[in-house]
Amino acid sequence: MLNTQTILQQLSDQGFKKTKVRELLIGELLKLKKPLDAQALQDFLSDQKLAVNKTTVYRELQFLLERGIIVEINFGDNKRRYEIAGLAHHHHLICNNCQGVEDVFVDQDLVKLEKKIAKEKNFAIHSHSLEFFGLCRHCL
Amino acid sequence: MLNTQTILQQLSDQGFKKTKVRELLIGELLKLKKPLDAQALQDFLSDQKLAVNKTTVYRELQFLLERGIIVEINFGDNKRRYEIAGLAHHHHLICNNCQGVEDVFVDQDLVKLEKKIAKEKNFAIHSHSLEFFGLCRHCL
DNA sequence: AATAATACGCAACTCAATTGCGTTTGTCAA
DNA sequence: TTGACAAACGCAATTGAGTTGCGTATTATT
Repeated sequence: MLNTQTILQQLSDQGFKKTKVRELLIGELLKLKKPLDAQALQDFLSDQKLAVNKTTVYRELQFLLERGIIVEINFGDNKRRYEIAGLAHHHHLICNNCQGVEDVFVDQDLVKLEKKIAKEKNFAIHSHSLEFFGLCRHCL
Repeated sequence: MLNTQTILQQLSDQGFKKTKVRELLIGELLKLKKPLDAQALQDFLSDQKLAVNKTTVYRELQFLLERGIIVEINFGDNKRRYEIAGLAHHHHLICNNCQGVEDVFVDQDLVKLEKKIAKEKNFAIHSHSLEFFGLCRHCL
């Protein structure tokens, strides 16, 4: 289930602690439902009067990533971003001007394409990255 | 035209010098036709008995990029790679095991998809990134 | 309250990439 | 051929994202 307390409880059942950092990070990622980088998340914690070391942020992200609670998204600017997992599979429209992010759902087209490629090239596709860059309606 | 001397001449006509570094880098990128990172290119120059500082490699790549002679490709590992520009538009199959790269041509499917999205979302798409990750036929 | 595992802070470090600045080299024109 | 000047280069220092080691603190359990 996609809510902070449920996720925290699942982690707790596995022997991990319920910490304020964990709770706030999961909450923010659940709320914004968009890819955020380590810096943005550290800033968010600061705003919540919970200033933590960047190492803590990186470690927490690594922790959540390894447990499949978040996924890594790459915009091609050499900066890792993280998004809550479990959202419907989608891709992003990234505005080159305002850096805004919109989701886009590419129905079965991609799945069909992947299968075609896998067969043709004899390559087992495990994942793909697909992001679109341009100008959003406001920046046009 | 896609050959080293033509490109060098075009640059020369614009007032830039014909240097050995420039010539070798363009030649290698033209020959291999696959994305290479700065380290790989510096190593290549070394092999050609032309040991240069990494700054020179980075500056040359920046230079070629700004003039549209090469394009930047991102595999999501926070490392910039460069490929000669002017190749037919294609994407990459990246093997998670041997790091090998295969090209894949995704006919008009993507173009159609882009137009559909652009219209629906009122978003001007300038470019996209699409790479596939998995296991190649040898590593399967 | 004691214990143990998890979580955290801090400093140092890695790795890709960039910057400042002084020097060298390619090019062109006298 | 030789100046002269911009382009190109080397080197050291720096930036920025991310990681590591290690000692300390916190959470949960008994």
